[in-house]
Amino acid sequence: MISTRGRYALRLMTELAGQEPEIYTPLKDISKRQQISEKYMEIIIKELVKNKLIQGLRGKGGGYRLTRSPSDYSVGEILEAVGEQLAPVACLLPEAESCDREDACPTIRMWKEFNQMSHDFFYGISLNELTQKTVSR
Amino acid sequence: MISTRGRYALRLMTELAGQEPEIYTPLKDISKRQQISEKYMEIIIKELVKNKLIQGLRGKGGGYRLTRSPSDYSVGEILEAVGEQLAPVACLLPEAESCDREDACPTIRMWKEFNQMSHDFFYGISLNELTQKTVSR
DNA sequence: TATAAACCTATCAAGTCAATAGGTTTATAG
DNA sequence: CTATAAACCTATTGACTTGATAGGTTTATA
Repeated sequence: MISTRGRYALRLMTELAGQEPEIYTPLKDISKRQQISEKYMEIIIKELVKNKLIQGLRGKGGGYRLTRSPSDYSVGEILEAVGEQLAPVACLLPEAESCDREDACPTIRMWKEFNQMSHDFFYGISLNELTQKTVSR
Repeated sequence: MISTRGRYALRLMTELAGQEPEIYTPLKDISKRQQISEKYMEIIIKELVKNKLIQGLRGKGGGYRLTRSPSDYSVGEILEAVGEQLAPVACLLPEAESCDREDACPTIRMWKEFNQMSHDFFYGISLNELTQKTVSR
């Protein structure tokens, strides 16, 4: 299940997507509007900066802004940037070591298929789409 | 992510699906063949009995057996029987209290759609199908 | 130059996960 | 009849994760 980490990340990104592209929005403003602990948000936003999804500007008048257009982000990459796992089972994670029971495993096909489906789903939705009221999908 | 609880449940069920329908298979045999701690398996199997997916017979010569034909079980119900959550977010769980932010929530549509898709996927695969080598799906 | 912001490190309580331990009850095999 | 083998029951544990808090340092600008 997607935890608050991923959910807050999406709220944060939609928040930034609603701002003027060039201006920097302080975390304080975002956390106040979204009613999420500023300190906790900090941990999440750090991951987004590290993965270059957003950009931080220090000092007075600073804040955060997107590095690209909202339509160029997928929900999948945002979730994965903050450490959410889209894979349904541990053995399908990128860092998983190969399983010696894979040949005999009756479920691996199913998990792989689901994994593909989930990936396609979340990488097929843009941040832009999320912010629109009526969704055609 | 599906934890060992759900994965072991599937292994256990496929194991039982491979046995003669009427005979009872002791947990000891299953855990030995599957190389899973007997005591831990006990916790999982208890859930399956409680939810009537399998039937236990006490005493010498006892064990466990399926209550229906392997084709009448879906992967989804097996996973949910042992407590795995198929919903992608907490607010979509059956026991979740209604969210007052739902109207303003930009992500709820997406989660609901994914939830439906996952449900259809896992409830659309039978235990029977899992045990077959070549899957046409 | 005071201030406001990002950025950094550490800690915490509660909960979950995977497993272990040591029993009691029940039915049957011999 | 009785020893045995099995399900069934309750409690505990260590490691890890989650969501959050606390108290700083650094940096840029109003």
